[in-house]
Amino acid sequence: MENAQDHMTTASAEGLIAFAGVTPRKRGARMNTWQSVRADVMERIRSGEWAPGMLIPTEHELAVELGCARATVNRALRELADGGILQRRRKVGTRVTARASRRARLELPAIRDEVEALGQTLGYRLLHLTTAPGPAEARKALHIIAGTRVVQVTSIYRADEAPHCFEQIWLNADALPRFDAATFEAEPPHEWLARSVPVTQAQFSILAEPASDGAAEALGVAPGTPVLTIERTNSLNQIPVSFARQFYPPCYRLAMAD
Amino acid sequence: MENAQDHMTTASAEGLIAFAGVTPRKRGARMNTWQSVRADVMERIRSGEWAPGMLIPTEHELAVELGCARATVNRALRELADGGILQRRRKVGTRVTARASRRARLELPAIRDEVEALGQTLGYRLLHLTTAPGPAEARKALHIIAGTRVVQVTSIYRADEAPHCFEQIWLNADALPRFDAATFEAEPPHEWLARSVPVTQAQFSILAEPASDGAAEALGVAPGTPVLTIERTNSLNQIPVSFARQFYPPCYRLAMAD
DNA sequence: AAGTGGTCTAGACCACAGT
DNA sequence: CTGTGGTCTAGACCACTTA
Repeated sequence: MENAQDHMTTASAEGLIAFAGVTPRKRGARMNTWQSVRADVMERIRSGEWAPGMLIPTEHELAVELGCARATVNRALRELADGGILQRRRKVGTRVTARASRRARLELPAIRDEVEALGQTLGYRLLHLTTAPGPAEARKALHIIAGTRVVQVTSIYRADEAPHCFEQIWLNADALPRFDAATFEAEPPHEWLARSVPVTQAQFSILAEPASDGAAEALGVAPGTPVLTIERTNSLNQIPVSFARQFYPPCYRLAMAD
Repeated sequence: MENAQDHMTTASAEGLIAFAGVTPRKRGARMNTWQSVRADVMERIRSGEWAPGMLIPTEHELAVELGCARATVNRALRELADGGILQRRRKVGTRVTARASRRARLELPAIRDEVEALGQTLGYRLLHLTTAPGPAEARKALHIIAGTRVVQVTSIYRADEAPHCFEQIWLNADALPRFDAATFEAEPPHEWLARSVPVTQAQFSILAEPASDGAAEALGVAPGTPVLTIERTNSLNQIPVSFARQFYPPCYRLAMAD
């Protein structure tokens, strides 16, 4: 017996029951963590004990059965519902999802992190900077009205000299700190943006497109080659401050699990 | 926009009757919910009070300042860290993320849900079923070894008669319940899969590709047209049971926010 | 050794939605 | 009405990391 009684402050009856039955804290024994509850639930789903579409026991029932607090069960079931494994409704209960839908967490890393995580060196070069208001898509994303100053920045990112990403970004100059061409010769727009303003909301869109002439040249592929496009709108306090289109060559993949 | 007296509840809890203090339910008053704490933190980040890269107060300090339990603060900060807004490390503290990275939740709905959510009618047709072991990619994803029975199912989904998605799926027949051609004439493979086995893990990959001849014909586009490809591997208890490639025409977008 | 986040608990009240 | 999930609280212990 190690630490004899650490629960003296709480009800001693609880402590006795714990010793006799559940043994909450043994050497290699399993504790009642929310992860263990989640694993237990997953196991019952996997084994078929709880089939797709079926109603599972209530939080209270599970807490009693597993000998843990309802809050712990709640945490576990909430995580599973977050991932689309379960569906929860008040008064009704918790159901095993019968659909093939999933909610996966997608990492949209900064390009620098993405490249350096592979042990490669990021190369960045500013290709073009102009005050053109941009295409209709960019104007719409930025809620541009007449007179708004918009700056378009075009640049290329390389991973160990190989083209990695071609980026066009439109910045709402009226809603951002001062910047000029020298700013983006020294630093990628998104890094400057992250340092300069606390972006509070981001929207993303992913699609497949044929490479434009400019993108094709920068990426070293033939015009019309399929490229993966990630559109990103950054907002600050409901006001869009930047709209970016990032183009990745065909070898690029966005991967995620569960 | 806020009025000056937010802390009446905590003040009265100390001075007046327990009833009024413990239940601060006033008409328009807001309680200390974890959402309100999250909003408060976001507001301070947005206002620049807490700049990117900066260390914010500890959970305990925030709990005291906001007059709520530390668990409530923890929930709020955990949600923000989940979204990539904050970074937390034990003993060090909580920092405002200075990078442009974000973690967004991507919904990969079942095709039926996706189409019907737009008020359209889903059309499904089985195009082809064969026992071919499939390309190297599929064999690798399914961990195929010699002798494993693999069935390839090719099908087309339509939304109100317009081609919506061309799908190729390879099924590990040795790890699944019995099925045959009639099974998938009646029901899309993923719906049958979701009904039949409790898929416990899914992996996704998103890329842009030129449409193959088969995909182009089914989708009604020219061969070589860029298509958005979503690859999905479903696993049951660590064993891959299906590998699917879904091809979407150029108009298709995956959208997400936050 | 000490400080910070991570989690568990037991109890309580509330919000919502079927009955 | 009743039952279910959603959340808050106060306290406690634990895990990890830095000093």
